[in-house]
Amino acid sequence: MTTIKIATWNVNSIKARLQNVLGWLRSFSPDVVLLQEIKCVDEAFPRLEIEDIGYNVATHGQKTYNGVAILSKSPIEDVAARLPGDDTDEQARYLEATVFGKIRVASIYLPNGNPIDAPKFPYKLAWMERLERHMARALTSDEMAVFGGDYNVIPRDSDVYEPRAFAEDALMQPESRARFRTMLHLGLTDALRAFHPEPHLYSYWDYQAGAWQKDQGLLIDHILLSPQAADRLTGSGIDKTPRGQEKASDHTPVWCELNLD
DNA sequence: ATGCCAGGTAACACCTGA
Repeated sequence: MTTIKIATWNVNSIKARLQNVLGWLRSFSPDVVLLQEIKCVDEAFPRLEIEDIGYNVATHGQKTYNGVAILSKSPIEDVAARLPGDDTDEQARYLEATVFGKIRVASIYLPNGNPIDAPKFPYKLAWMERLERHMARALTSDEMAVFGGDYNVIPRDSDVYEPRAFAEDALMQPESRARFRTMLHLGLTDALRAFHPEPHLYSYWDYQAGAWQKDQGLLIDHILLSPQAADRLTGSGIDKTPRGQEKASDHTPVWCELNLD
């Protein structure tokens, strides 16, 4: 059986995280990685270091903020940056490409949306509507599609250590959750949940207040699969190892495994 | 009610994040 692992990881600056990322690529050996918050322009991405250990690289970067990338052991083809639907949107939050000749993958850095009484929240909701429309179009194709990233949505109360503390947070507003559910209702499968329905699985722990040590986290990084990809899903999980290391990102990788036979 | 921590930029302080 030929399987590949596809992971998503918000690295919170690729330059600050390069040694962590290189070490994890060597040890976990994912076939495809969707990165978010690279926080650098394309020219500053440490492309050679990552190519040296066997990955092809595609980036859609931005100075200081945001920025997404795709790494793959296969060639990366038909790269497309930016989410359609708003030509005035300058934030680098979306990159998609074809890997292994037949899988359309997207690296998604969905807007945080806080605070909810500022323009950032309607920007988040509008961005989610654009993503829904784009997903719906992609699903008219019969190719495998994998939409992975930092969705900045806590889908359920049991996906956060203390839901009351986040009652006013954009990550779990009813409107944010409804739009996430709408994506699932298009026919997408949550790769983690297909194998792990249990509550209190987290992909993010704040740097502050000992959140990691107390396991006070959030589940906000998700991988959504088209039916053709879901049919080939053989496993999924969260690799908490990188979060416990020195100079860690506040997020840890979420991954899924697909059978390509 | 606020800051806690971390990264980037720029400049010795402030913005953003979730």
